Amino acid sequence: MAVNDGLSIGALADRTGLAVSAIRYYEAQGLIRPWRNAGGQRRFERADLRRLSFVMIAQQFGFTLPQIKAELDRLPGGRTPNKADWAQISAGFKAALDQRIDTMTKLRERLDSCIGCGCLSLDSCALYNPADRAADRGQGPRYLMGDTPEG
Amino acid sequence: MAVNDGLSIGALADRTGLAVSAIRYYEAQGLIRPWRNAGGQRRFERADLRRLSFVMIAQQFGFTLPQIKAELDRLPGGRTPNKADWAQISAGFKAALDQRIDTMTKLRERLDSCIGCGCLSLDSCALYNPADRAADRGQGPRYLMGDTPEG
DNA sequence: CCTTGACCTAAAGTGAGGTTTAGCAATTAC
DNA sequence: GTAATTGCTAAACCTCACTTTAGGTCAAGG
Repeated sequence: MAVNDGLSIGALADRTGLAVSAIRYYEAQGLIRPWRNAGGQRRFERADLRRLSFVMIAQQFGFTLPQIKAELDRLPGGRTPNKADWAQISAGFKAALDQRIDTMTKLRERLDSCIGCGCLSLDSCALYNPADRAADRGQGPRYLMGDTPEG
Repeated sequence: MAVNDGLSIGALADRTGLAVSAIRYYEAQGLIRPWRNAGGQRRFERADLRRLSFVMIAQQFGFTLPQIKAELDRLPGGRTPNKADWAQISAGFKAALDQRIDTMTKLRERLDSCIGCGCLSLDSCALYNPADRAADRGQGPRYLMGDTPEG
């Protein structure tokens, strides 16, 4: 019934599970660009459902919103993104995820070798290896992946 | 030269690589309890080097400061923690880390099965599996933290 | 027509994990 | 003994990813 057609922000929220406020926030961050109907309300394309899906998944992978925006900005401008576009971006995830798993796995190996000694020594403990610390600190999310180790 | 002996906050910062402000912040959060010298300056035990080491490592594992404090609070009160104390705490890390690696690995498996289709569909994409989303807590949006989409 | 519910904006609040600033005191180096 | 460094506190500020609030507008139903 919407005269100008397109999805309202509430419809988008219902279908993605996102809060309306979050969607507006994403717009402010440039992740989506709805147009406005005659009354000034936001109207979204169906492709925005997929863009928001992308955002949600990318967040699970530990990407920040600016990083996600950078990926989205590489989508074709003039047309609705197609399967091939999304597949290419998805493939980019895999490298990032592989790297993260690798980092965690190495961390675990060092932990394994440390449990025996209980040292946690600044001088000698393998857990302090600075090279790998740099990989995870920096700007990235610290809570990298799922948290809640017991709480 | 320190009359009352013990490490100054600057010395601790130098030896851990932490900022002085961070160390004071950790004290405010109850992670360390320096005493004060005659002039009111903080003085730290050598064991605090290890406590801070613990904090830094635990952060790499994705623990929050309150969680880290909870672990530290289980250290013996009256005496300087020994190797066995630290080894026990280190062992606790392993479970958390194993779980995190497992979560990421499952995420990657689903991604692998998705790259071929490029769908990212809300209805059918395996990446949306809510069961595992719930397992993922972080600073992220709340719907990942227990809010069921379409609940 | 009128009410209800969805929508609008701007600004402030939240919480984690800090850093920066301002103004002053204590220590250390020469 | 004086200057430079280091330390002190309280409070403000920062980023990230949002939510909440306040005050008003738009759209749909009876």
